[in-house]
Amino acid sequence: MGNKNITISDVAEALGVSKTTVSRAISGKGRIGEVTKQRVLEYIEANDYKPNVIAKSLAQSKTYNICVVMPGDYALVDLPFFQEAIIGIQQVAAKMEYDILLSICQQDDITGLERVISNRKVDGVILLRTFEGDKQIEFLKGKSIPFVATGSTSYSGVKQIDHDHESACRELTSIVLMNNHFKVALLGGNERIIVNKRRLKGFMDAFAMAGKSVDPELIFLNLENRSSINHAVEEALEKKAECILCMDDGICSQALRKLRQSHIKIPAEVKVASFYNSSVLQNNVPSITSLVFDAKELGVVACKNLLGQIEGEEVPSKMLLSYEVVLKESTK
Amino acid sequence: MGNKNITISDVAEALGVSKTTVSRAISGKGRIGEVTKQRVLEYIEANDYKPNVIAKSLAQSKTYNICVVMPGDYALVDLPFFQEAIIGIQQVAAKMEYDILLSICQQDDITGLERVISNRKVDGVILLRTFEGDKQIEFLKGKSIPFVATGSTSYSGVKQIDHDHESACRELTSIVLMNNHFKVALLGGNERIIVNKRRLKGFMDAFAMAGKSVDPELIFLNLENRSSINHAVEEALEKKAECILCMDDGICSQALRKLRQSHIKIPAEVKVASFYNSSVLQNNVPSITSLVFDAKELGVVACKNLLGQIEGEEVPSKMLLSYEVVLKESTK
DNA sequence: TCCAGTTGCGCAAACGGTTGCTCAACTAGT
DNA sequence: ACTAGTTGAGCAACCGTTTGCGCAACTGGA
Repeated sequence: MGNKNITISDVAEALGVSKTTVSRAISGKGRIGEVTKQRVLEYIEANDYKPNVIAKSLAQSKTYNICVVMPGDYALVDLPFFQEAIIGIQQVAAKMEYDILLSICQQDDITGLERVISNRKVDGVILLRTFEGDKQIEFLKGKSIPFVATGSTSYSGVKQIDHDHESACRELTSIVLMNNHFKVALLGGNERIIVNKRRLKGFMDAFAMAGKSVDPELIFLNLENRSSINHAVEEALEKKAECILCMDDGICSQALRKLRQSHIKIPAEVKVASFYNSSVLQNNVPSITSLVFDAKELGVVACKNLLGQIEGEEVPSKMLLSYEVVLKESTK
Repeated sequence: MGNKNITISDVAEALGVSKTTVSRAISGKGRIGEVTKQRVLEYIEANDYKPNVIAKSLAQSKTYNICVVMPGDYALVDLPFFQEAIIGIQQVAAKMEYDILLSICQQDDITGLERVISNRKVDGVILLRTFEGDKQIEFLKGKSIPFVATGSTSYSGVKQIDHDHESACRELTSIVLMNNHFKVALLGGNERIIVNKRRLKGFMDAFAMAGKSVDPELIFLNLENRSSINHAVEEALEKKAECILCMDDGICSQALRKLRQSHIKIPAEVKVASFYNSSVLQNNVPSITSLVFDAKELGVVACKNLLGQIEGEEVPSKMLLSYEVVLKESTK
């Protein structure tokens, strides 16, 4: 292998021009004659010259890296969603010659973010999950670095991309209500996660629109472990809930397990619906009615927005992506 | 916010010393007096000076980044495993002040890897899945960049970290055989993935050790989609298999679905066992006997090995991590 | 023919660190 | 007192780009 990497000076010397000229031929910026330009481009093509990105970074204060912050305390079942999102991000980034620096952070932990930023290793940040009073957002607002937040809609002056969880949950709930099932149990997760708040809002609104009142005793929030979910299911059954609405697939998976252990038939005795058709539920019998979000699209849109910001373009500061309600056996 | 970032020259000037001295105080390399060193360290602490990593990279040809190559064509169910592994990698990396550049690549696709490497954006690479005749490995062998491969044991001269899939599968199979179930169906995935080959080997060896011969008609390989899995399950039942051994959780999940649809009772009519207790199977009723691998440990060990290589230490070129067989209801 | 405007290109100074070499001052051994 | 070895520190080159500015050559209108 050609050990030493060929530099811009080598190219310049070989062609009898200056480094400036070579640089300009490549970037297309600055004044340069067309013929010289072509001569340079041909040479670097033929001799496989690759500019040293590090040197470029130093000169331009630009890294061509973006940071993706992934929650480290996720329920494992959320993973496919984030992963899909990252794939979307990656595809857009790659096209623009950007790379992804992955930072795995606990809720409100900014040490990882801080290192990456103060080391100037990235040009921008994408947050994949955000909380009420999110420390990471507060931190980023203090720095002058572009970023976009997904999973959030409650901050002002922050670029936000998200699925319309509120409408989605409202629509799903409305469908249940239209079947004349008014005793609906809601099994929800961490209230500080903003998407969960939006979903709850949608749920409430659906009842309001139907002119029905929700039974507060059937609303179970902040379910974070197996036993709390089991307990919620028990109570829901006791109170004769006709339908169990799970606000995420991790909760649904455990709820299904509990129902199966209790020999409850779905959908005969109780209906079940969930969010996001993740792999956890995908092969369930009966198949589960759920909302379908395109996580990859979310990644694509978020990344385009961020790169737009980095390149100094005007970008929308808030975007809501659509969703789909897919009816399956569990609510028949 | 103090807009302009403070540089090494600023520090030097403020202290009335040279850049060299400041640099030496920080790195600890080179000759420097103890008192001066402390004076410098105190100053940079008090004034929150952070060296510019990009400049450092340029001077040292070292990026303090490592690339983690994640398969892009995974079955979604493998995800928790990779994710856990990445968390392990990240923890080790962070401690040594390294960051992770994520590259999502299709099987045998090296374009992403090539960009990252020829752009000199990373000091080393970790491959999370490897194939027979893996193009990514071939590519990396051609470059002089440290890397470690997980999920592989068939290359020579390549640093390899993996769980002992062969022994694991042998042990799991042996347990089944000890219960006098000799009609065991094997449902396996892509044969080009090396871990799958090792598992198959373990399966065969268990039969050999028990002095029994395997029924080749009960071995189903390269199952890549639902219908092929369903078909394999049907055939296995037809041939009166007493136990179905799934070589990965994605296959198992679909197999369970098929069994449930066919109203087959587990474990009464057929036993089931799988690999890795991923979230997909975690909440199944009945609970599924499976092998448990510590993915995070894999990440930790792989990353330590890579960083060792980068820092020029002598590191083991092959390590096999242990596993656990966890017996649950599905094989009772 | 003259002059202003344009075009093509190069010089050299950044960007912010690291490091080989030099050198004065100090230590210690004879 | 003389020399050899050690220690602390700085000079300046270097890593490989980008870019503001200057300059010569060329263009075309009056």
